[in-house]
Amino acid sequence: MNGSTARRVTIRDVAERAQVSISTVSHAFSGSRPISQATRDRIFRAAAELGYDPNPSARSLRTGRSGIIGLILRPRFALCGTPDRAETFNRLVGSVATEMLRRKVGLIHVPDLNDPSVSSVPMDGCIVAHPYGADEVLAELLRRGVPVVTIEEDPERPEFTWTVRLDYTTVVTALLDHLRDQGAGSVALLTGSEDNAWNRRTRETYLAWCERHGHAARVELLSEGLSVDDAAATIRPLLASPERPDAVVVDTSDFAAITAEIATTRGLRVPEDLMIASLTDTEHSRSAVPPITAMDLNHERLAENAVELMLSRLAGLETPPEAVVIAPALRVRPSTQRSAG
Amino acid sequence: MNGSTARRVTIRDVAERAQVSISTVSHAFSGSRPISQATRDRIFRAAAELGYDPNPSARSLRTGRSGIIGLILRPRFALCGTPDRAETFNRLVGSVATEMLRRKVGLIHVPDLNDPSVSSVPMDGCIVAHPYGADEVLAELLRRGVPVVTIEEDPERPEFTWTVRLDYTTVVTALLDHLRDQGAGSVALLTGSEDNAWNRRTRETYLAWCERHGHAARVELLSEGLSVDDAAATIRPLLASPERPDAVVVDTSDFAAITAEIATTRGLRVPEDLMIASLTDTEHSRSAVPPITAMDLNHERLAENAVELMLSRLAGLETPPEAVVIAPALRVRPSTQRSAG
DNA sequence: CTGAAAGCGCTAACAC
DNA sequence: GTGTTAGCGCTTTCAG
Repeated sequence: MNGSTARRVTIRDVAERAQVSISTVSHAFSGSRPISQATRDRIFRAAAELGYDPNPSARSLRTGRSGIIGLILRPRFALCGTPDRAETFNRLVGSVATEMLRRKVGLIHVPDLNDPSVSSVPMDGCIVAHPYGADEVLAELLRRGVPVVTIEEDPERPEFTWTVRLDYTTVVTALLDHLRDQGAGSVALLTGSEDNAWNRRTRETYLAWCERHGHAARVELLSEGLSVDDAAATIRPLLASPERPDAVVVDTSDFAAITAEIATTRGLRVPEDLMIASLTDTEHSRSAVPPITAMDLNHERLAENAVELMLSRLAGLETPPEAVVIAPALRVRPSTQRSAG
Repeated sequence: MNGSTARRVTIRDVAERAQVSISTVSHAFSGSRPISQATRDRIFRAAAELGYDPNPSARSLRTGRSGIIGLILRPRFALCGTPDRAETFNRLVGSVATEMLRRKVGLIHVPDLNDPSVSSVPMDGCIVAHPYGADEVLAELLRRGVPVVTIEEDPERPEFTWTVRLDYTTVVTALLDHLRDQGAGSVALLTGSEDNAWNRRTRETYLAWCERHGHAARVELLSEGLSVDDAAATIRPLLASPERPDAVVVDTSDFAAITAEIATTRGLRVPEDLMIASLTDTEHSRSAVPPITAMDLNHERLAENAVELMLSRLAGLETPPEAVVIAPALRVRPSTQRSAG
């Protein structure tokens, strides 16, 4: 019943059964040359009877293409991380998978590019999500000549335009302006430790904004790898200090939610005494009390555009002059709305 | 700079440069036979200098293994569906991907098994999630001799034990008992249209429970493919009817949330006049007003166990006598808590 | 319209 | 400890 001992059926078996040569079988399947109706029928019948399905490795070896696109998610805290990171990971992976399935292209999660003990995977191209500055995996792929498209740019590779990137400047500026409109006197930034576009661009934008407005910048590090408790330990003194800011922008949504909790515990009202915003939008920000204003990275559109770009690239599109730019969305919620509005 | 015209470097190039035969290079990489230190050094240096990386298709063709595991998610509404379906899809895909990455095995999303225009993928085994009754994709994979593990059983294949399944009976019974404890007089079930274990088992359990308690069963169909508006159109008459139930179990969380909304609009208090529970747990159930009691399918543990089972299977484990059983979790929330407790 | 045959890059006998 | 060689199953010239 279980055909575990049965040899796989090959093109040769089909040829034999249909009384033709293997090349005819091959052409019948690929349609790459005219075959008489009678022959073609015999071949398809034989194939169906035998349950033939072509060996993808043999085909790839021969043609040099696999029809499969790889996906590498760079942030090291994406796995085994906190709930915020898991949700973000799921959403990006899910979005890319959805888009690939819709287009009927194989998607493969690349396990570990540089571990020689891990078998490498046959891919025609690779999407690298959220690369670091001077990302080494990206560099290795380029060195190997793999066609790459990145989701967010490697900040050290501005010349690499096979990229879908986010326009952080506009959104973060809008957020800071919004906080000021709502009466924020001093805005602190709790930024992540990962050296990627997300952290770099948002921090740069914050610093530029501070300078433009003669606002004293206050940046604290809050690593994405911290546990919620550790994060709390960093946040508490900030809120206890006499020079406590009256608005904080926290990198990840779960730490933002913790901030709201801590504030409430200390008797600080949100948003009246402390406004809180986060640079990632997940259930933590949406269902915090009060709900927290957040920047949504728009993974679905990032994924769509990255897949589209990759397919164009594989189809022969020339190197584009500029990266594709996507706007993150700013979701304004009660945590930053002092006035009704 | 971009090596797009450069020929890929093969084992032959490395052999030539290191002044050894290609088999020696092969063995040096696989470690499958002793190589003198000097030779091995020369080989690795040559490989590094040339930037050699082995061709996975050639290797798979030769060895018959690819080191890649496939994933097929069966529910047709998993894609392009409503938010509940998207979140569920993301969570399952994310969980499987996370687990595979942790184990450093390649994971591939299989695009479309039966579309001949889609190139088939090299996989050593395949995980099929949420198969239908007498699932045809599952059947096709088995016919091809692909080692399969399913997440949830195909209800028409009780003999197939390479499965991680959910113990719905216990949890759904507990839910119904809970509703009765909270004073439910009549409980209706709004069940999905997909013919899979989730819908079958939960419905069976409901019917058995009704019979056991002399409770008039009331089952309505609410297809997972419905838009939220269409679902609302099905739900409204139910709540308007004079024989309106005072508790409903709704298959998906977003439709449960809609039910809560409709009830509130009609002046029904939840849970006092109407208790609501759902058989899927997502943000919709958690952040509905009031929060909705839900069964959590525990995708993370399903994924973990399925991957584990697949790796054991590929490592030669004998056919297990029984499926692995996981408990879904019952998350009791205010939507079904009339008394404080 | 069809067949013969080379060879994609690698592994694993089998020799020495 | 190392080399030679026969394929894995397929696509694709090149001949007819």
